[in-house]
Amino acid sequence: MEFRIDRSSGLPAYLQLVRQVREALRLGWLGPGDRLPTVRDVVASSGVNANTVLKAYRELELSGLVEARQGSGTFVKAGLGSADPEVMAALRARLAGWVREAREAGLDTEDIDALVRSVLANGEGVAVA
Amino acid sequence: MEFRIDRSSGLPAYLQLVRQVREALRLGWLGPGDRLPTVRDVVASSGVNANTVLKAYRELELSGLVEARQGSGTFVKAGLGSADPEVMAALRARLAGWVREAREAGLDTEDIDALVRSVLANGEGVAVA
Amino acid sequence: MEFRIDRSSGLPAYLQLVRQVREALRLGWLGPGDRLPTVRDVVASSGVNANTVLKAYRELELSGLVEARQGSGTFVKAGLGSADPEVMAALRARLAGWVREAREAGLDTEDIDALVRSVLANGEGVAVA
Amino acid sequence: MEFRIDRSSGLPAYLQLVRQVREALRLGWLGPGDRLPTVRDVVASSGVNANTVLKAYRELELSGLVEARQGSGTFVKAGLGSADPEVMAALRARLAGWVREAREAGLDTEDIDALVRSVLANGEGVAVA
DNA sequence: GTGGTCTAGACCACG
DNA sequence: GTGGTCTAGACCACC
Repeated sequence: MEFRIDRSSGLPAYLQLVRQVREALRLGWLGPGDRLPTVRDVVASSGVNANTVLKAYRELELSGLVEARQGSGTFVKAGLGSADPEVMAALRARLAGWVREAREAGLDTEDIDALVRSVLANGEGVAVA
Repeated sequence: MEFRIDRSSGLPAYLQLVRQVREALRLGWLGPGDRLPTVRDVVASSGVNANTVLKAYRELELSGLVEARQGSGTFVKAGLGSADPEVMAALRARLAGWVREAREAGLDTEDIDALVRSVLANGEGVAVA
Repeated sequence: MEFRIDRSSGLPAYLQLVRQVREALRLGWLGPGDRLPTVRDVVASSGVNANTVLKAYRELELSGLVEARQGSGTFVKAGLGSADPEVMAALRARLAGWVREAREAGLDTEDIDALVRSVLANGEGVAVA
Repeated sequence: MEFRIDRSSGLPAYLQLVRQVREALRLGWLGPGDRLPTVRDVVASSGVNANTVLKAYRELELSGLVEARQGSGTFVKAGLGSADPEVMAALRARLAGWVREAREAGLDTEDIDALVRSVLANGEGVAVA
């Protein structure tokens, strides 16, 4: 697992890390027993400060998703995946098709993002946070 | 246009306002010449401080999207023009269908969000920001 | 770099700060990689409020000239590169000579300013802004 | 005399009007006895609100430069010109030559402006307000 | 100790 | 009544 920090997004770095771990769990890329990258690895690959990584891992531990084992690393305790991998793959493929069409219709990523958010916000015609 | 601020998202309130205006422009809900709600209206409807709204509006002005006219309001200057409304509507409908299926397969909103982000990030297997 | 705020000029303090940074870039006193004074330094040396400084620095950041790095300061990102320092020095010397003559002819600073502005406005006979 | 208002300069509109009248006096374009444009004319030609023009004229009257005569207009009372027109013309010509050179050396208007201001600020190496 | 966010409230410029 | 400026001060995120 590799982290990517977007300095200009306005979202605090430690929350971006937490979010990316949660997403990996959601998507089944990480599951119970897997080891997270060491703090040192994250520092090296993403450029954030070690304290920032520690804060993210601590937050994940507090929410019960991971477990730090002294001397051996941080491990995933619980999954967040809610669906069968095959179903996920099918949904993913169909979504990828939709994205391709949207792009062909001339929408750029920000357009697509806006559309997705507005649909998820439930057709109320108001985009959220 | 109505704003919604999510105090728990970690994203600064003024950035949420900026983002919502940009999304409205993307989706065609706002176009050149339209007037944004007055600062006072936003304060009344969303509960944020007036300066927070001013900061968001100023940021939009600096990026050339809107124009403040003293004494008369803040107006949209340029669109973030996406696509033909009909095409948008069709894409939206198909996306809504996909979301329905995903929900029926047991995915919750956070699952769907993670899936969308990972597809938009383009098959690289890393969710972003 | 030291800032000077003229409270009686009618120009908002934050715009004076922005302008002075831009001028320093124009004149080559600041270049890529240089660090701006910290917000606290500016507050101490110029007496303006910290938020006023932050607003100026943020405006510079939005226009792509500087970059704020949390915990370490605000740094110049791009130059507003003008000309070769030697050419600048020569032009400056000749201008200084002209100013001396103008003063000897009895013009005060406001006269000189008016004359410069009218010449820069390009023989149209109308001074601007 | 024609006024030009720059909405984006940050300087209040009424101060821009005051300044332009003062500059016209400095440069000898206006002299004692000349009539300023009527408020209505200024409104028509510059687009500002009538109250804004009135405020500017009132300010000029308070500083003793002009005089409002009920029913006939606003007239210049005192000059601000400090030098002989011929001397002014000579200085202006030499300055225009300098500006031409600066432009040929690749400086744009903002560069020139920065240089002029820094020289006027007296060689101290700090540009002012 | 760095920059950044937000609040509350006074006051100004403009229509 | 519109947007804009500035202040004072509390608190947060990050190094």
